[in-house]
Amino acid sequence: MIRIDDNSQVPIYQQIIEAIHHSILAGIYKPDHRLPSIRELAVKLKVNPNTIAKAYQEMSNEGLIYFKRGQGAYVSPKSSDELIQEAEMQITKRIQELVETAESMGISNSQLSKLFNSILEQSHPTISKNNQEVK
Amino acid sequence: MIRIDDNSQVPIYQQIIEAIHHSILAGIYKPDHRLPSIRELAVKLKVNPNTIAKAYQEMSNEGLIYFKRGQGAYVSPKSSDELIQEAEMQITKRIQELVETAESMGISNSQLSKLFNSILEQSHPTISKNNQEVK
Amino acid sequence: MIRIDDNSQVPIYQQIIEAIHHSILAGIYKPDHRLPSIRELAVKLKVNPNTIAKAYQEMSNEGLIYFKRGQGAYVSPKSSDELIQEAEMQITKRIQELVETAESMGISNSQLSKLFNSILEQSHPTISKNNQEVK
Amino acid sequence: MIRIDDNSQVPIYQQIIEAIHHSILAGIYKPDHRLPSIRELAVKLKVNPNTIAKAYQEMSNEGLIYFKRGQGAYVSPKSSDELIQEAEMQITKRIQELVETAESMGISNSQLSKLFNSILEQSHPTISKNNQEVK
DNA sequence: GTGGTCTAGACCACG
DNA sequence: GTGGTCTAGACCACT
Repeated sequence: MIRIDDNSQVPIYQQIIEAIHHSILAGIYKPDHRLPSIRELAVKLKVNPNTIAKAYQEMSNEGLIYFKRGQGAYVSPKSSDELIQEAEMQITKRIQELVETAESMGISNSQLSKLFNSILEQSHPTISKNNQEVK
Repeated sequence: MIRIDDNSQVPIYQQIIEAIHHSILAGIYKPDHRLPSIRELAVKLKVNPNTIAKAYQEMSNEGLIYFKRGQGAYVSPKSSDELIQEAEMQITKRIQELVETAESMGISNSQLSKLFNSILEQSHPTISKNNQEVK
Repeated sequence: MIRIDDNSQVPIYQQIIEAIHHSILAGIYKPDHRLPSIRELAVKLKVNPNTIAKAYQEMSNEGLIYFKRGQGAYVSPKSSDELIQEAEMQITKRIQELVETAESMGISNSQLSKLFNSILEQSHPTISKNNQEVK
Repeated sequence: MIRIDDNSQVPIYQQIIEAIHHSILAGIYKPDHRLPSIRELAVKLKVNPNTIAKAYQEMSNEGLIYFKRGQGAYVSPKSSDELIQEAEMQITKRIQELVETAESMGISNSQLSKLFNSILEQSHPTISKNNQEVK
């Protein structure tokens, strides 16, 4: 389920966090669902257990998961709304950085907007079930 | 002119590269313009000369600047077109990453687009004024 | 395996690059083979780790080797053909320089050719023997 | 008469040495001929006088020229034969290095020979008067 | 353990 | 004065 890209710039533990984060948002991991054990996942992903441990620890610090002593890690009963809100904040921050960078490089807002829209269109326009919900 | 953020995750030498890169793109440093000497800049930015040297060396490798023995570093007479093209490629790459991240977080393209446009509108509405100044 | 000449004009990090480059070309280091760690090699060659790091970094920039985070440096799976082609280009460049230098010194092409051939003949006549060994 | 390449890897003072060396071999500068003064040459070549001084100093150390106090630099009455012999020794050394490098890169002697001859043929086959001398 | 960044300070060649 | 190389030693993130 989780794919690790060894050659990516992104640290492995980050890739794991993102993947689990994603799974929670997608509803694959529900609140109070038990996560795979560190060793189990380490074997499956062919990764050092320390790396998994670090990913779990960080998620625990963020309140995304919690540990039961001797029993493993569980998904926090955080509302999806909260998660979505956090995700939006992160994305917002990255967009702001992007706009600043473009500006300092002498790329105008209109150019940036053009680039952005063309890339957005290229990106798989497949629409998931959730997005087809009637509002 | 160059500001170093000591607490940033971005390495100091990278911050310097970006700052100079941007200065060149913005036309502040013209082709064959002499850059501040390594020691000079080191003192000014309160950074070790080795760190500046690393930044300059990397820019030299990229062909952004060139050295004259015993005389210092100079801006390459690379055509602005080339630099702009590079800048666009970099921005394009970052937008693609952004889109991917948003996707993996379960943020739909339409939401992302909305966020992007609202941030773009907020960004420095002063610029248009300045450009409208009568000389 | 790598010998450093402290008195050479050639920088230590360059000597290291050349030695490894040659080892790869000679097939001693195969693609995806792990290189000695920076610290390890530093101790072995009695050189500062920074110097080794600089050599590795440069080879990485050239695409000759690649790093796995936290795991070390590995030989790039660049095709041997590419490497051989590069080697020929380098040698070609050096021959051209040689010819130019000889010219500017007033040494005629025929003289140069004579010198070259006599040196070539002297060079290790043992090799042919070895290649003729019956296995 | 002397051309300086600012962008060359070769130090300027070396370029000057080579040029004068060449002039002497070509018979343009005869023994006990007076060389241009340091300042004069510096102005003509648009080079720092220190650089000219270094070139002259080095040639003096090699016995190629000699100084008369207060009068300037003069070509040594060294026989051309000696100069030619020195030139050959230098070239010989460089050829030996070339052969070693090629070898360590896995380029066979026959390949090297082929490369060498093809480059030699390409190099301006113009033959000067001196080379047309009857032996 | 791995490499990456940074500082401090030294010596060198070049102009 | 300029940049280039090197050492010594520190702290960091990642596996």
